[in-house]
Amino acid sequence: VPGTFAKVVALVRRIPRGRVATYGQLAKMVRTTPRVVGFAMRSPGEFPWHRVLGQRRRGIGHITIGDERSAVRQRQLLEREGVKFSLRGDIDLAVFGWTTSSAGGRQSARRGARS
DNA sequence: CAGGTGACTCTTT
DNA sequence: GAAAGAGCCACCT
Repeated sequence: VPGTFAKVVALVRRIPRGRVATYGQLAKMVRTTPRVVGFAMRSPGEFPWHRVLGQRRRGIGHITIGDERSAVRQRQLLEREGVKFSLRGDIDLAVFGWTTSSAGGRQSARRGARS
């Protein structure tokens, strides 16, 4: 049976290009805590870990990883997918946030997101 | 089996 | 508003 980390990683794999999710958001989805989600990001294997951000406040995400090198890499990967950062390094979750309705998998309107 | 450890978040100074 | 503190829980010794 898949452990919590595996479930988190599986969830992260479903985040489409150009969209992002927060640790708290994913934590709710798998019924765990944000820290556990963060820890799960250290899992080996190929998955879009860079699409997971911390939540600065309601509707605003930002890169929270401590390691500077990784943070820079994460930002580059996201920008390459069309995710826009504010001057402060914030990301508008209303535009780039990943919203999923389990059934249809219908995404929210992608305003500004590049395909 | 108990305890330490975080890619976080929320509340309270 | 920035800064600090508590809570959180799966995994690993």
